[in-house]
Amino acid sequence: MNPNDGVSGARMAGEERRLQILAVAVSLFSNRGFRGTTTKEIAQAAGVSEAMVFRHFATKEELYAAILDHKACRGGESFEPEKMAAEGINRKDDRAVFEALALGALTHHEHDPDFQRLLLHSALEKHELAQMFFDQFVRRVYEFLGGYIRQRQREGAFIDIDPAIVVRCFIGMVMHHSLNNNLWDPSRRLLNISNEDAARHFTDILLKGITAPSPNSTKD
Amino acid sequence: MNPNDGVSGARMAGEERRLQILAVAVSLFSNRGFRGTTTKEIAQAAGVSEAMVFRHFATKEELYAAILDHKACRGGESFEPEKMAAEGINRKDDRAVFEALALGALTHHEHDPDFQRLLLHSALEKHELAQMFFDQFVRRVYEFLGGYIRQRQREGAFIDIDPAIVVRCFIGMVMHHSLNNNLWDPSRRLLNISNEDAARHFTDILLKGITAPSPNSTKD
DNA sequence: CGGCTCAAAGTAAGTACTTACTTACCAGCT
DNA sequence: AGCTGGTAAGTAAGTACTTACTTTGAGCCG
Repeated sequence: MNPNDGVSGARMAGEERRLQILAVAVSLFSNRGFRGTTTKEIAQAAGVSEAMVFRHFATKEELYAAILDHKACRGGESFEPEKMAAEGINRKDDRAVFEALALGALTHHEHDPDFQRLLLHSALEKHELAQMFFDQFVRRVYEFLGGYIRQRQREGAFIDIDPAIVVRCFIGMVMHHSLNNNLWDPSRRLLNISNEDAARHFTDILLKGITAPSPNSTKD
Repeated sequence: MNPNDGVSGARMAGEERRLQILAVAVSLFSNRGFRGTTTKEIAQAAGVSEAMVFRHFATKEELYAAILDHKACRGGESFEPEKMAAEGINRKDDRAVFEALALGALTHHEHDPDFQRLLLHSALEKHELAQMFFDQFVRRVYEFLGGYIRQRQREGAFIDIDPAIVVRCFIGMVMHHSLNNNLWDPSRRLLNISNEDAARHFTDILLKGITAPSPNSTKD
């Protein structure tokens, strides 16, 4: 499906070339960071001269920004947590809510490991765009999921605890698992389970951990 | 030509200067990564000329390796999980075991935030020393804590589940919380709690999530 | 169809500056 | 003297970014 991301002299239309350079740069930046990637390397990987990179992106910074922007905002299926959990919420099925979110995040990270690396690099290098992503996306998840938890607490389903703590626990399990899978232990030596199993176990433990002791025990 | 002007620092003994350069480099590398930190910056921060850096460390790589080595192996109080949990294990107090580990890790990361950043940078840059640390330290925690969980399962205290999953959940909560505190949300806008409270809540949720239903309750 | 135009796609070879690392030389001790 | 802590001033190889130039191909005209 990839036409050719390398040594072809084929002439491309402007927008096509722009997207190709962007795609190539994603992989390089995610593997070596901003400072660790040279414009020369990007050009070579795209099969064009350095000058072409600078025709499409005024500066290296602008290319980097375009990537983060592209990935975070309109990056294909951009992981909508609200949609993912909607079905479970309608059915008041806590397990479905958390499991769908966990599985969604895990498979998303598995299919696009570059994204997590890109974000980490960018956060470590204190790039403002990482902060922007965090402020926009992560805050949204905390508010959305926290709101759901608060509602279920009012209904007496969950124990009394700051919903933000529960969200942090849950996101912690999921993100840490992804981080292990594609950064620290890619060969899965410490733990090798499918995303489905992981999502199910994380959900099981969390829900069991925050479910209120019901006066008349009814299990579904 | 005045050879005695400028802010020439006090003359130091060799080993003393070496340690000072190392300390200064830790802070720079942890903030800007390996490629993002120049030897000139390190020298300036240490108050000596670049040549002095290269007298103590043959290459920039060697300096970096010395840092990771220093931090990971004999870095002051190097966080011994076995010791930390020993008291709880003797008392068969699950809560004490997990809470001590969580609090230990959280305060360790709080007092030495450079370490986590250094490790992340090093893992992203695929430095072999990060892998070494992971293989040695993290594997040890999985084996140690996993062994404890397995034992408590045999005693009927915990539900039947792969101990590695439980360890991953627990470490996930703790590490993700640290990562939030010193990388993504240092101003604690999403969640602002003390390390003690965090450790307690993480432990509560995890233990509640994996505790076996006591046999004297209603059978099903 | 062939030949012409002209902007866009493309390049080779710079520029000004930074980088890791070196060399040659001081100065203050015992 | 001789050894040690220290420096100023290099060097060769990058670095991001530019300039001045060449190639390509679609569209229009006869």
